[in-house]
Amino acid sequence: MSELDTIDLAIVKALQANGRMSNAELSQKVGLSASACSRRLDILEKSGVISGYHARLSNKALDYKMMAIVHISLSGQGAKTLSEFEAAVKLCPNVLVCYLMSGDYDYILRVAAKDLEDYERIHRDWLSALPHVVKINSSFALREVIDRPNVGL
Amino acid sequence: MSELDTIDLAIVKALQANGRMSNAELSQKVGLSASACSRRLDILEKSGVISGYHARLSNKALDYKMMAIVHISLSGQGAKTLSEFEAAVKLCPNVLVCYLMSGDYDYILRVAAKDLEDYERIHRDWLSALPHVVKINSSFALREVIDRPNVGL
DNA sequence: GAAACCACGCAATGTCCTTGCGAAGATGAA
DNA sequence: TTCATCTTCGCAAGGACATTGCGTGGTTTC
Repeated sequence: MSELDTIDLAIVKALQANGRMSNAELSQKVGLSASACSRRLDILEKSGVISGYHARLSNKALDYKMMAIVHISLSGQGAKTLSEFEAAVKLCPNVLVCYLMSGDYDYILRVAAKDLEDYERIHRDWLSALPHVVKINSSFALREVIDRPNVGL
Repeated sequence: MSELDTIDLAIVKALQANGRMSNAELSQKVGLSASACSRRLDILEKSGVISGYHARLSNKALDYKMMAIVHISLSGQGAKTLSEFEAAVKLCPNVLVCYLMSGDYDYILRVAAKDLEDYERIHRDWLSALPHVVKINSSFALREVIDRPNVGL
């Protein structure tokens, strides 16, 4: 992708707010004809600027009331150690986010659970079973203040 | 919403993977007629199980190459202190996630930045300016291992 | 057992999406 | 400057899609 102009940004911004907006509404909002808008969107998708669309589910409605932040330290930082850990953590459906980090610990995870009992199960069956882990530190979110899908443009 | 049956779950799951899927494709995927599928989706949206749809932007394409995890401690935990901090942090567009936490620190933030210089600006102009902050600890993500929008169903 | 209820499929209608086409403006070389 | 080329636009048409009303069948309730 060469560069995003004002209209591209408007398209991206609108679909960030409402990813299921019709092309007709979108084109009107950004001040283009439907055909021109459709073609631009096609380019934005194919070039990877927009990498997908996702329904946002209410965690409450789905009974996921707990969010845990987990700091994990491994026994080493060799490439094999890291890749084995990562392959394993990817299999756990409750892990929403996992980053390899600089600093005091190796990985940080964001884990969704239905309740404390559910988290205990996840901790026992998944987190404790991850390879090369030497330390797990779980903190629980008391309240969600912000949860944006993307950076505000 | 009373309860989600198998078909509702299939709808939600499909739209989680592709939020812009047409109703025609969706109905075929879950084994319903288009009309029945449209009516179910309408209920799922109005009842709040699906709270929205969002385009997923490639941070790389938008030049957000850095992700920071920031732990913040406040000078106190009074209601006024917390709400003033939260009102201020909500204004920073680079903060993707903010949780009030139990444990060693008060808040955890996930902050997107274009590069180190950009992060330095965010830290100076936004984070340091947040009220009641006594300690800021920034760690940087070396690699994204997982970033799911929702719990895997 | 009858009535009420619920979710379904079918069909129709109005809307929407996409593609081809020609025009307008920008860019660059002779 | 002038001409060729390239890009992006709007319009129009054809096919796909979404939604609504309606009738049916199965289930619950009294």
